Amino acid sequence: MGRGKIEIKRIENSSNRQVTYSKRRNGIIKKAKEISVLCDAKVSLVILGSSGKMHEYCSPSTSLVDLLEDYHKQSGKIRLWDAKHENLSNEIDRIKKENDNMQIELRHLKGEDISSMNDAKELVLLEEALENGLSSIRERKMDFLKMAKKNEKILEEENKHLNLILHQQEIAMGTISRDVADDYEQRVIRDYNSQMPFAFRVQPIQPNLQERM
Amino acid sequence: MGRGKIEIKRIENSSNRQVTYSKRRNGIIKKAKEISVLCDAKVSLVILGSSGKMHEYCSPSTSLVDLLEDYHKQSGKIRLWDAKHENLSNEIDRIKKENDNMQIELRHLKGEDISSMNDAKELVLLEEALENGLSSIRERKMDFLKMAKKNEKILEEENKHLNLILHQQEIAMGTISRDVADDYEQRVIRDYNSQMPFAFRVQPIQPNLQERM
DNA sequence: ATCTATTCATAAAC
DNA sequence: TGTTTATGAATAGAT
Repeated sequence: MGRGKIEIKRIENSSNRQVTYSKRRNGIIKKAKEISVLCDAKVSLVILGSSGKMHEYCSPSTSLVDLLEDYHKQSGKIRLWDAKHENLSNEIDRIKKENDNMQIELRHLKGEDISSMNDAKELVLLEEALENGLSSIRERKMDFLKMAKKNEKILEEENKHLNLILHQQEIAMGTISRDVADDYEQRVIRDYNSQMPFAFRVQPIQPNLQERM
Repeated sequence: MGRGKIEIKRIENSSNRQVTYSKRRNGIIKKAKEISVLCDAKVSLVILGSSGKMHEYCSPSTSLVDLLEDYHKQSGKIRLWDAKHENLSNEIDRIKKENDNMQIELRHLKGEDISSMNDAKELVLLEEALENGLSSIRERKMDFLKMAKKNEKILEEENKHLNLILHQQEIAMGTISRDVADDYEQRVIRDYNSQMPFAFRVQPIQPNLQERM
């Protein structure tokens, strides 16, 4: 119907396709309305064009969902979205199991619920894991300590150096405002610190760091 | 279109309505197929006639559910049947988060991914946890060892006792079949073992149990 | 968008 | 339901 017959196959010309889509979409929706009025039918029509835009028609006083509920009741098919439901439930079960296992492993590693362990081999494995962990941690702590010491040393030297410069300046310039000099010193230290991650800096807030290590 | 023009309003004559329904239904489905082919559109069409029979068309390589998922995403409407869905999704998210946290804790306890730990306090806490775990495990191992030793001792004495009885019987009865006596001894030991959990029994299959503890 | 020559869908009748 | 047929609708291509 039109100036010429057309084959029912994808229209390659993109703008033609778009025009035809628009025209036919309106046509179908009109038809859908008509059949729903003429024949008392419930119709759900969803059209998603290649451009991605969505159009729908749903016969009045009917929600799409209700319609589909009916549909599923009638068709006796497995409810389509129950499949998704099922998938989600399965995933939950899977993850929960994973969770439980980890929970147990964690508790064991922390030495809890151990009285239920009746296999000597497992106990040994657990011990090994803990020893490994402990040695890793201690290694890391040593690194930390070294870093902190190094950091401290550098800062001390920097301080010494700054003090030296300060004194020289004070001597050279006589009575310059002490505040300005202080400010300069603070800025230098701040710049220095900003090159290191927080935890590696000297932390006067944690005076017990050294004694605990 | 047809022998005469018709008004678009409910067809009162029931059989006429039925006929028209059938014809137009086919027409719409044909149109739906055509637009999906011609214009690369995804179409979902569900028609529910007043008689209650359901017909559907869905463009190929598209599941109705997916299409409707898209539809709801686009329309921004509340997905009615997704209330349940939503709950499940939320639970999954929650559990996954829990999972991830445990994963991290586990890896840390095992001394993995430690280089990312930049807080001395945490390191110390970790170390303490590991030490606690280790001491618990070792305690448990000691219990084990004691149990095993005790078990062994009891068995040895039982054996001695049995051997004694055997000898006495052999002497008393003269030439009874040695096999029968052996069989009796085995049964007694088996009965004894069945009163203890597996791991507490003497395990000749694990000859290295003692040396590793 | 609008127009128009065509093809298509379909109402009525069987 | 399926077929036929006269007719109104839908629409392809052009503007």
